Formats: sequence, structure tokens, C-alpha cells
Amino acid sequence: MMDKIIVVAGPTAVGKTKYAIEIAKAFNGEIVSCDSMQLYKYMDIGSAKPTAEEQAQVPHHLVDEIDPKEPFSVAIYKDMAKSAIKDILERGKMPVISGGTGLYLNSLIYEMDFSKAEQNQEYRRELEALADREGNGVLHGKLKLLDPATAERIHPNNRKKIIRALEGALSGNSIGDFQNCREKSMDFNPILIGLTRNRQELYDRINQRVDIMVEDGLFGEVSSLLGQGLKAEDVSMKGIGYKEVISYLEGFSTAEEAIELIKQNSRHLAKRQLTWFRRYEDMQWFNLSEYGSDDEGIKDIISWLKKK
RNA sequence: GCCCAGAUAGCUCAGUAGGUAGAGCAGAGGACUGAAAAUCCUCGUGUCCUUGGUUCGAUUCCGAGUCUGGGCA
Repeated sequence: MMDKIIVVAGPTAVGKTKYAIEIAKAFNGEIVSCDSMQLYKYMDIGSAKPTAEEQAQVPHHLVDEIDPKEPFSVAIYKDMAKSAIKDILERGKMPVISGGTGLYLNSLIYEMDFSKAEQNQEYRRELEALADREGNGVLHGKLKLLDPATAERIHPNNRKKIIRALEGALSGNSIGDFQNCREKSMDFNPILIGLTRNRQELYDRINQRVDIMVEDGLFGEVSSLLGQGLKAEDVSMKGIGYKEVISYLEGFSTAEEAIELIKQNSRHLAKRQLTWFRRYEDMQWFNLSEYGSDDEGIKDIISWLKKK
């Protein structure tokens, strides 16, 4: 008998934080974040992390846990999240997974094996340099020889994925794909809820939220992170809201341009998130634009969940 | 009032030595196995301001008009 867990997925700014908290309250739950940025400490404003008051309402896991200087990956996320979920279940409570990072969510609900094909930073740098000198085509050609099936799936321009695949090939392992991890995880039985909104409304919310982040001191947060020694190259600083402000602080754009870019990149992100989540066939979608208020939406979702 | 420069995709603009047009951005769709808020792919018909003229043919050249900038009074 697999344990039931609730998953609340959706694009940035759709309202996941609020909805997940209410759902968790209704089912004696605890929240396990599935968000590649809210994991990091000190990145509060730009990652739209739940506030202290929000986190006080319901226990939160995998928020505010990782130092932004540390390297991180899905594989680590999967281990941390699974043990958090098990712990919650053992205490007789309901795990509520909430977030917008599709790959991370995948690692929980599908059988994804990350045990092989370790990262190899040195090899990555080597391949990077090779591609700079001779172009992406050379890398793709190399992959074709070592792992033709994977080369077939990866576009020749997608340097990063080619490098990752070559990394796997180096250790004699082919990286898998979504097609062959269709087997659902046997660890839990996830009830998938997708939150969405009419596109224009979602974009308006994104734009407004960025303005609020700026008012709340996003620029100051970023400069203090830089003061802690974070660099533009650090993965955590590639987050939306961080990379654009860094580029402004380094003199590459005006503040207004940076803010516009944050909005634009957030809109693009929301679109990609929706694309990702649309492929989950057993996801139950709720269009929050169709409710008169959040309370109504929350009530509807909770009553749907009670029937599951 | 006069002079100059513009008017082309939702926006900014390119272009057509005269044969009905294309970039960037915006927007839409998609992919995704250790960076994933990352990375990558696909999608462009619009009275080429209006109207006369020249021409087989005008968005393109010429005239007039309208509007928008800028300058001079």
C-alpha cells in the first residue's frame, strides 16, 4: 500500500505558496518545497520564498537550507526530498509537495536513476573550451560516435546537454530520457494538482510581483550576496532576478532595463513550466482565474482532494 | 507660416537598383535524466499612411494631402 502524497505544481506567481499552505492545513500536512531557488539561504526576495509568517503556519522543508555557494543538483534534491517525505509520513502527517521545478518533481514521482554518470567539472571545462574553439558541431559529432542514440535526441546547438551526455559516455553510461522513465515511482502515490491562470492574468501577476520585489529591496539583497562572495558564474546567481541585477550592478544595463528583463524572463519561465507540467496526464488542473476569490478556489481544490 | 526628416508586423526598425517584403523584441507552441529560474528547437500576410501621376507593373520614382518628430520664425 503506497502512501498518498499531494503535489501542488504550477508556474511562477500563480499562487502556489498560498494554496499549498491552505491545503496542508486542511490535511494535517507539511510542505516539501520543489523549487530550485527557494532552497538557497539568503535568497529570499528574488526567489519569492514564503515569508516567515507563512512558514510559521505550516512546517516547511527544503526551503532555506542550502548555502548558495554550494553546488547542487537534482540528484541531491531527490535524496533530500525523499527523506523529508518519509519522515513526514512516519510522523503520520501528509506531505504536500509544492513547487515549479519540473525536473525536481520528476525525480520524486518517476523512477529516475542518478546513481551513474557522475559530474566531472574538469571534463566539462575541457569540452567547453573545445566547443569555443571548434564549434558545437564537433561536440555533437563526438557524441554521435560514443552514444548515437542520445546524440539523436539532443539538438546540435544544445551545448550544455551534449556536454552532459558526453560526461555520461565517458564513464560508460548513457543518460536516459523522459521516455524511458515513464515508470512511476513505487515509493508513493502522488495526487497531482496543477494550478494555472488565464495567460494575461498570470503575466500581470508576474509583472506586479517583480515591482514589489524591487520595492522590497531586491537590489540590496543581490548586492549583499555579492558582498558574501557570490559570483555571476555561481549557479544560484543564474536565478531570475539575480542575474539581471548583477548585470546592472556591473554596469551592463540600467536599473529599468534590468527590471524589464526580470519580468520578461519570468514570463518565459512561466511558459516553460506550463509546457513541462502539461505532459503529466494524471494532473488535475485548476484554473484559478475561474474563481471569484482564492477562498473559493481553495475550497474547491480541498473538496476535490477529499474524494481522492 | 516656412524648412527638413519620418510614416512598412503588437513595438523598434531594415529593405525592395520598380516585379506585393524581413530582422530584433513582444507573443505562441515544443523538448528536457546530476547547472533546470538552466539549456535548446519551431512558428512572421502586413490596407508597406491616403490619393493622383509615370509605368505592362508602384510599398519603392514624382506631385499633392494627412499625421508625427525636429529646426527656423
